[in-house]
Amino acid sequence: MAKKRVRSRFAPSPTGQLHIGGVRTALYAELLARQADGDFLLRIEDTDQSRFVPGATENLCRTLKRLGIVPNEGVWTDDNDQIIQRGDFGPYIQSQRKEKHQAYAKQLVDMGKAYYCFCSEERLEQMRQQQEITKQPTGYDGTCRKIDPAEAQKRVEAGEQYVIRLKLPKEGSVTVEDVIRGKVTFDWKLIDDQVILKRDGMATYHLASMADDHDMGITHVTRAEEWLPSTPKHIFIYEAMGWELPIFAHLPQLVNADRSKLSKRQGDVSAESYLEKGYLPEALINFLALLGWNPKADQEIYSHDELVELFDLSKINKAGAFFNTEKLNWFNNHYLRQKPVDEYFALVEPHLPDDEKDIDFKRRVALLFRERLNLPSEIKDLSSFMFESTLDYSKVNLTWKDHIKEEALERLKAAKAWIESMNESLVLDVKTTEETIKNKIKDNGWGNGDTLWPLRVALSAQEKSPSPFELMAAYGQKRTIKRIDDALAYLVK
RNA sequence: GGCGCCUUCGUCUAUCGGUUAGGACACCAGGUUCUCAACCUGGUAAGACGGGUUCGAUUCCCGUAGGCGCUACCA
Repeated sequence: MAKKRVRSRFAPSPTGQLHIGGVRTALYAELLARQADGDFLLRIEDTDQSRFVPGATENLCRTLKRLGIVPNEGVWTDDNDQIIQRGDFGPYIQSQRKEKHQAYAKQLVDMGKAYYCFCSEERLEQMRQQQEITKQPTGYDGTCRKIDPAEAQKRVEAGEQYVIRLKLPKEGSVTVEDVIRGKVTFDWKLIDDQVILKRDGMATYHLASMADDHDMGITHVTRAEEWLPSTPKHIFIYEAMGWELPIFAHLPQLVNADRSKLSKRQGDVSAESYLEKGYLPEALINFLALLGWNPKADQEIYSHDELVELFDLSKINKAGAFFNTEKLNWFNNHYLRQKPVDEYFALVEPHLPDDEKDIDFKRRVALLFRERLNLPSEIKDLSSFMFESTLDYSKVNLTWKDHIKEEALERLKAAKAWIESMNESLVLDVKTTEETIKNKIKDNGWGNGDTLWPLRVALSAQEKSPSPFELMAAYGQKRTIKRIDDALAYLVK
């Protein structure tokens, strides 16, 4: 038999911003398809209209685009941010498949695999409360399961309101075959007759998702672990319809520090907000890919293409993984440093003062702090002193350790003269500046510490900062001399 | 409550019966150094617990504990 073309999908609900866990789910599905040279599609699961958030789909696509997770089929947005649908298996928006779902539900009823249920929501609610009070297992009591199909049909035709429920076996067991977890067995008698078609005519997830996966030729169903307990119902639908079962892979969850399901309450979970904060797509992808899966163990940095090449569904971990920002920071720092200078500067520039018009100076400052940044925005606090017209020396010591003020004065005056004797292009070169200054210090028989410390503090007014040579090279001659003059003036005051 | 899943350094993970249990982040120390960062070197740190199976278990099986998930006309 010819090998089936791999088709995977990411099928989020348009209920808000894209969850960071959703990004990983999407990524794994995409890696799977791209590796096999198959198809990766985006389907929107909007069967719960009460939770629908306008604009959520567009937002979702925008975020996936920024992350570089691009489906080749299904829902997407065009250059004008308008929703489009591509492919031969559409529509790819579930609410638009309502009639198909209804037809499947009826078919299931006709085959005796599902039945009409006329129970009111109020009655069901009461029943559930009663079950809870008496500590009985909650679940549908099967009232309508017993109704004669012909009679049920009449009631439906008479216009009575109904839902359709699965008519699940009451004995025996099912075994779910999962690539990540192996065989998992469930007792049928513990599984409730699930509603598959709601009163409003819309299918629930259980029917909609299975029907669409089948209709769209999905070969690999990758989804979050919380779906594992309902997989028996899904298998039941597949088998009742005579469909070929897909490969199931229930992904481990992303968790909070306390191991609960990653939630808004305990931190940021929106992918977009991470992007807004300045986390780079490549850092996010790299980090997320390694949360629950590891191709080699002795390598941390992977490009998207490498991930495609190495991805292996069966090597995914079973346990939940904590979304640890510390390591994300490290990845971001790595990718920030690796960026071409122009791209790096474009990222950092918005965080530098607008009123500074010397772009070349700004670039030099940006580069100066590059290896210190986890996020582009951090440049602001780190470099703000460099853009101030005058510095406040009152909080720092311009003299080296326990040395005297006169010494600092002497060294600064000398340094000023040295720098004045150089030309601008020489100052701008860190290596030349360092060599020149160090040689002069040596010529005078002075120490590096007692000279360089006052110099550096004169230039920064900071306890900690880049070296005086780096600062001078970033400032240029004019700004450097201005700073030394200011420090000199402060010292003689 | 019922059912299911999970359990290796603080965190992310490697190990597919025999390893000094490896790597990365974080942390600590040293080196470099005018300070800081970076960088280099080194270090602290783990198989939840109890039984089996086996010549030998982190690895296989059972149990316990803990964590998490599901238990909707939400996904």
